[in-house]
Amino acid sequence: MANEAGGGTRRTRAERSDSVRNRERLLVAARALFATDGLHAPLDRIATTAGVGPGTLYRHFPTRLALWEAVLEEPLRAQLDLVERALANPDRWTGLAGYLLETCAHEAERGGYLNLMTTRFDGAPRLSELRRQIQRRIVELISRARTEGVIRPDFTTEDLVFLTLSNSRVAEVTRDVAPGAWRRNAELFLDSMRPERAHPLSQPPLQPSEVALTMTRPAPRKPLSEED
Amino acid sequence: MANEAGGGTRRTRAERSDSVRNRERLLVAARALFATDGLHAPLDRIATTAGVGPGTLYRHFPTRLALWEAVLEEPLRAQLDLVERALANPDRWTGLAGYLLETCAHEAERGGYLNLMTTRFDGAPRLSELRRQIQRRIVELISRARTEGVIRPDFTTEDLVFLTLSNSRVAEVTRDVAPGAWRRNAELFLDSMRPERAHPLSQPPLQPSEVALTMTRPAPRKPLSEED
DNA sequence: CTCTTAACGGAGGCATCACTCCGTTAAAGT
DNA sequence: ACTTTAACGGAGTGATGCCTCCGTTAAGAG
Repeated sequence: MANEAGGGTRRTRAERSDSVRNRERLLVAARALFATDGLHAPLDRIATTAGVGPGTLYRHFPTRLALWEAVLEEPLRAQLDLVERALANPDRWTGLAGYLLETCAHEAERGGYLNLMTTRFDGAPRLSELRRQIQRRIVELISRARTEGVIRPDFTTEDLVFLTLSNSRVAEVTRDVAPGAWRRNAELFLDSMRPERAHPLSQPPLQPSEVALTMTRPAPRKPLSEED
Repeated sequence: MANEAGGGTRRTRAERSDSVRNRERLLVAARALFATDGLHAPLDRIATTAGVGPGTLYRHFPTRLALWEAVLEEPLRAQLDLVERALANPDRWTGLAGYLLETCAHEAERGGYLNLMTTRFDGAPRLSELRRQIQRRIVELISRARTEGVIRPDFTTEDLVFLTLSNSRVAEVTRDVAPGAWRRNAELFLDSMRPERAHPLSQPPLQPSEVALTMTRPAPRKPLSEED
């Protein structure tokens, strides 16, 4: 009640214009460098690119995670949108297949954001919550497709995540040379999901506890490689 | 004629025992650290692990590439063996499927050696030559399987390499939690290769020039990730 | 226009890693 | 045992990246 915007005993000072501007610049720079150089792009370089000193970066985003939180929320929401639209599709197969391809496309574009779905964001509750929501929808997506028989009965949610994860490596390797090459690979994956082609799998699906661990592994140190 | 072992005007000095011993120690340490920490494990740490000074390491292996050359030859030969054995198998499908699974197993074990087949080794002619040999056999393996109709007709050599590449990511992510989980993924891949009821692929195979570029990308900077 | 103060930014400390130089050690030949 | 000399190893240099401290600047309020 006290100290609210404009109503307290002590007025909250308005945010300084340069502060707002710098924050925005930092986010732009971070988005760019995360995409090209990965989620561990040098912070000093992000600051330089934004045209501010390192001190300013750390004032706005005390940790790398804070910066991730600010930058990654949008792509995660986009991902959530993707699942929602897949769920809305009455044709289960088309919905699911479209989801896989679009997710792969999503990751192929933003090379640096690779594997958002399997990256741990401890200390970034908003991101963690988003990831949880997305995963819930994927479970739904798979279970519906399975009950309607458009995918093989032994196919699980984790299998799907692993397929997108798998494809991200191909996207990573081919992005400079043949930017669309991942699609062919992903379409092969689609055929591996179909019920009429299924052969028994020797390996049982992961235990729930294993899934939890695997899906929340720490963020990769250096997802992309450069010259040698 | 002159200066040969024992026959020249000036005798070639025999190799010092400590030199041989240290070289061996360095190789042991390098093998271990490459496997656990990736092909870019700190050289100083390799030296320390081997119980020698950094100077000694650089004397034996002036560049990181020289160390790779010494360490990676054996696994590449093993890989060559794998293809040979697959080719020797009269049952084309079993041979090919076995090759895929064993290759994936191979990469899953030696996490640090990931994607030997798509890593460039400029300046290491022996490794490059080995890789070329392996690739030639794979082409043979695929073409035989295709003409005998045990795989889909639109499946190419690069598709196979990309599948193993894909799976390596899964192996990487699951190795600590569920070391065998990659196999399920790889078996899904097998189903995507089968000829029956294959669905058309929208993307044409890579151009030979694109293949060459993709298959010889620089070695990854930090293949593995640790705590965060 | 003046004052207050938050925001700025960069110099610099610390850690890691690649790589070298050189005084010391000890292996091998006599 | 003595000599020669290759091999040793670690201190040291430079580069990179993380992060902080603090003197300076300028935004916003009055």
